[in-house]
Amino acid sequence: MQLPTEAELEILNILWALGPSTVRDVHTASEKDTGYTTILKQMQVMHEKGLLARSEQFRSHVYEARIAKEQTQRQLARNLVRRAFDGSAKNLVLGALSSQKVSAKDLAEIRSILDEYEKRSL
Amino acid sequence: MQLPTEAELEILNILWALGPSTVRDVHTASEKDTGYTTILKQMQVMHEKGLLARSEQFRSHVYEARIAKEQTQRQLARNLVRRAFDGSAKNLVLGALSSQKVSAKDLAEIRSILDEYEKRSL
DNA sequence: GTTGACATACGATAAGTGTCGTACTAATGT
DNA sequence: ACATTAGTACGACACTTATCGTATGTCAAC
Repeated sequence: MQLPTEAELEILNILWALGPSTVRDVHTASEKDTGYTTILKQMQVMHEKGLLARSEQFRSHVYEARIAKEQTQRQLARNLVRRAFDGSAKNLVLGALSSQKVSAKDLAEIRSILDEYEKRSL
Repeated sequence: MQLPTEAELEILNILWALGPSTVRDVHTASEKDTGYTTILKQMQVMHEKGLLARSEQFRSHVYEARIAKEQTQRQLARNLVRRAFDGSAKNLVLGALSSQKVSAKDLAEIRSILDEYEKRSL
């Protein structure tokens, strides 16, 4: 499965948030002011690519993301690790931390994730 | 500054590893079997974009990355966080961990990075 | 000085992406 | 029935990327 492009990811984010939606819904929810037919065309292409499922409803189509958000995130992370971090997830973690504000609460959560990960991989 | 594309990142990785190099050097070091002039053209474009510095040496050009590896990694990580992880570095860390093998040694290193980060942000 | 090797420069091409305008179709309201 | 509206489908366009072939320049050696 191929990774979503920039604009496709934008649409996926909206669909993940809204659930199954029409083109109209997505266009309304989008913050960028791209034309309606632009979004329509993109979603048609995404459907052809297999990124979106489509079903008829009355006179319009209802689209739904065919890939789960978490799975896509994992693939994007894996792809970036491979391309730019010498295959080392550690380096990506370091990069993510150094490039972003991370709250104390986040830190704690990351630590518990690490614990979990360690426990599971024993 | 704009982010490098797939092929550009490939070239940058080689330059970061080799240091200042000629097109010939990069082409030889590349694992993909793209033609010599392809690499040449790409590096010319990268020079125009400001991604590479260029200096004359005898009859050939010597190219050098103008952006540090760590800085580029940070930008790529930040970009991905913004686009796909709801701006949450925590989620990217989770994604990175769940998508990749991470050794016990890596885990320990990540923990020390967290400690460091926490100490510094107090 | 002519030839060969190696370098650069310069289009040219094909594919993919993002963007619309326009045409067509079907239901709705008067 | 007819006009309006809301939807889809389709083609076109500009831009970027990745890729290469060909032309041109230059040094070195015979």
